[in-house]
Amino acid sequence: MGITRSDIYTDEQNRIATVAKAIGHPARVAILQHIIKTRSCICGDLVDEIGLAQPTISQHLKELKNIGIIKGNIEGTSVCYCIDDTTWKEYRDLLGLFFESHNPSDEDCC
Amino acid sequence: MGITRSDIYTDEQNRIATVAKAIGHPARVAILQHIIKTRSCICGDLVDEIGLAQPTISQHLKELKNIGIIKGNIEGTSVCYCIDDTTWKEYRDLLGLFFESHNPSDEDCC
DNA sequence: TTTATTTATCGTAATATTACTATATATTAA
DNA sequence: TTAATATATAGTAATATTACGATAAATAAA
Repeated sequence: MGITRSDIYTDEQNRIATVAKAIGHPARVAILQHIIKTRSCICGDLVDEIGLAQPTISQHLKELKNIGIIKGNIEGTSVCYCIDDTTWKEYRDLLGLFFESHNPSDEDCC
Repeated sequence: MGITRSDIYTDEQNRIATVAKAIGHPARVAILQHIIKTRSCICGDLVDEIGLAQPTISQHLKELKNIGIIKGNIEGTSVCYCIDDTTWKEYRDLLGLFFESHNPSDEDCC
């Protein structure tokens, strides 16, 4: 019925899915890559760089903030966004371990 | 307007987002983990294991097949699903490089 | 052939997402 | 104070996703 039944999954499964889902939009990938490239940036930079409307960028920034992978500090009239290094490491390892849990060098089955 | 404007992003951004989006649901994470654990399984096993209706599992399997991360071989009346090792490696590296593109040991900015 | 088994597809309702315009909010500059 | 600048929020339309029941399709067993 359109609602994800997160109660029937393990915490790990929900966490992996939540992180992957947040990265699962090209605008958010582009935002993260631009922040990484420039070390930090403000919302307006991303609007110019990516070409979406300002409220749309703001909405994507909010989703990235919700999972804690970026943080924003108010600097005068603008907001400086950057990667939250602790969370970044946590998610890098979470997805890294997920992908390492299968060894692709094993023989194929079917 | 609800439609993702994939034309304004790089191929890499779209590919990262597509893979992440496919993994971005706990049922699909659970499916992948169960296939990994049992080396291969059939749709019915996943229905029992996860507890979603059979058409729902079938729908999630289809999405995973669409990005090529799993493959299914018909065996009599059932279908044997397993990981596609070549695609698995490709996506592992794609997301791995994405996460490695930021070095979290650098000094925080804001 | 008939029946059972297994999976896929169709149709659909509930919900979520994406993008926009308009506007509110908050700080800085004049 | 007023105007300018930057971001967030509200509201909304279009689209996508998720889950289900019903049913089709395809093979195996009786």
